[in-house]
Amino acid sequence: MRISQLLLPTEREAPADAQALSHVLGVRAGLVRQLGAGLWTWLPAGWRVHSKITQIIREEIDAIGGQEMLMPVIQPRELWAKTGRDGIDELFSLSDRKGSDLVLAMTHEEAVTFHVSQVVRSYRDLPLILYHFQTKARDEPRPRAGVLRTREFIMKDSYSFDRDQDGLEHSYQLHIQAYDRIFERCGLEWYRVEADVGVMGGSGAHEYMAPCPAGENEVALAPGYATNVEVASATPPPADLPARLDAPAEVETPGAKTIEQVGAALSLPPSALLKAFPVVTDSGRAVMAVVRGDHRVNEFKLRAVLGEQFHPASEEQISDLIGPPGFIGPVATELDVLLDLAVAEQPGGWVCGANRPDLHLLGVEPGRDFDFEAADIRSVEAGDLVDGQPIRIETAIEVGNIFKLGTRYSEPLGAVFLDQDGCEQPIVMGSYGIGPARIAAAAIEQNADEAGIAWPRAIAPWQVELVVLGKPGTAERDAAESLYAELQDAGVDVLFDDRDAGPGEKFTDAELLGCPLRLTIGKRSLESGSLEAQARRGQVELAAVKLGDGTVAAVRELLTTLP
RNA sequence: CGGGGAGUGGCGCAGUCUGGUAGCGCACCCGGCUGGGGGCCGGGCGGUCGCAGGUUCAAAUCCUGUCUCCCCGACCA
Repeated sequence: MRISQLLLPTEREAPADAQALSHVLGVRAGLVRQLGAGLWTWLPAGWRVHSKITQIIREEIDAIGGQEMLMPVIQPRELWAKTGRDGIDELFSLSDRKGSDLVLAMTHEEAVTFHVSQVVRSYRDLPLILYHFQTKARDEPRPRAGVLRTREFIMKDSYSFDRDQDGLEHSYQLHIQAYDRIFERCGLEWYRVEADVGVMGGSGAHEYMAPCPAGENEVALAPGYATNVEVASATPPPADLPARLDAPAEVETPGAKTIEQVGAALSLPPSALLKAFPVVTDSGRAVMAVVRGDHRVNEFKLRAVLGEQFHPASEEQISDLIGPPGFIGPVATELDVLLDLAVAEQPGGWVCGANRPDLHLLGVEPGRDFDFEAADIRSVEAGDLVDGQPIRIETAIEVGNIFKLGTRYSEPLGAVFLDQDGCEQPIVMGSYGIGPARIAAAAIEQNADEAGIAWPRAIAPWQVELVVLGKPGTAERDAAESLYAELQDAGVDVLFDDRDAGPGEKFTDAELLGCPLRLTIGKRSLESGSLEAQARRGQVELAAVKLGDGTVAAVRELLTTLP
């Protein structure tokens, strides 16, 4: 491809509103452009990256027996009513000219299960792995960070259909193999972490996380341990507690409403305090969640323990049900107390609100002074221990997920088969997603430098950018033209900067776009009968390659050494 | 949904407080010079100032409404 004929709108300056690096560089390098909030166009160079990623995914899903197909984005709302997902806020809804209710699919469990339910009759028809690359539409409340969270995006989603749980385990393991290979081939730094299964249940889930600053997720990591902080558990360093008392003692804490203020007023560390977090569930139950003062309530864990969705109690509810906000605690309250394990498992006297204005209690002991149910309801912190090893926490982009669905969709949609004994059984399903756009964004984030993007070779828009210096009609131009033709004939994936522009502009654009290998032909190199080869990153800095019969072979050889 | 910010040429911005011919840099077009890191000179094109009402002799500027976009939070099956 010649840059003179390519739509590659590079920008010297970043879009004013861009924050994330992948957003800034994606726009500056001419890969993507925004059409509206969360709506992004892939320009030719960006689409090449996207296509290379989808091809890698296709090869690896094919390799585990996946069968590619294609299902519509526009779907009958009725289908979604059957699985109870028609009430989701993110679901785009529309109707046609006849008034029929339609939705834009956010995923394709309903559609694929509908078809499988019609076609699969016998255990002999199973197992199956079906997949497609298709646009997903989600009315996100807040799209952000360029292509990282959009309202319309392409996803590879595959679905496994098995006779039983063992079959699902096998399909799940196959996907782990394929996914590990996909992210490795794409050149990402990645982790496979244990994930939350959500309110809809399911028997297991993992997420693939690519660490980078723009990520929306946090993962807890230790040697041999990788888990989404949403579900991570670890042992905290013990709290620094004062001497125990025979009974709780009131202490005046005027105006001290926060953990910090109370700790300062009493000269105690935050860990000696109890933090009360009253919540009201969707069914109307009020519960007081209690964690250590230096810990935070984990809403995913709490939701799992409560078994339903909840929201924090309002100030009015706290005043009505418990006491003055800022001075509440688990002693002598009407509410059920859910006590975090970190507190429940460490004997001693704690400090908590007295449920009266400007008063706290010292020496409060769970069990002696209040009844409780114990559960792990806190978020892990950096430095907590797993198997004796301290964990660290990194932000990351979720680039893929795998999920054991079970019969969540097969039952409402009647996807059943007859087993060997002639008994009707629900098909056991799994679903597996990957966002190619997020892989591209993560690759940018993980590999960029001050000059721009530095693509991993496997997903670069072009393997080689050939830069010619000097004005049209010169010997440099002739040499570059013939090398370009030779590289193309040899099947090398090459972008040719043949523009009538200065060297500064060409080099700067090349570094911004980030192809792994840059070849330069100019007067200087030509005089020595060679061209210059420069790696965008990695060990090969700058090398001279002789121009002649062996040039193409030498370039190919050089490419294989690049990351 | 809550909080904050922004809409002026393709991009980045000034002008708005204090109403009076719509500006700057880059990009773009033409000519010339230059040719190994966004170079130089000259000449040009391009904007209903997000939209709709209102006030006024006069509105980018003041008032009312509305739309859009961004950031933080909530949310994220």
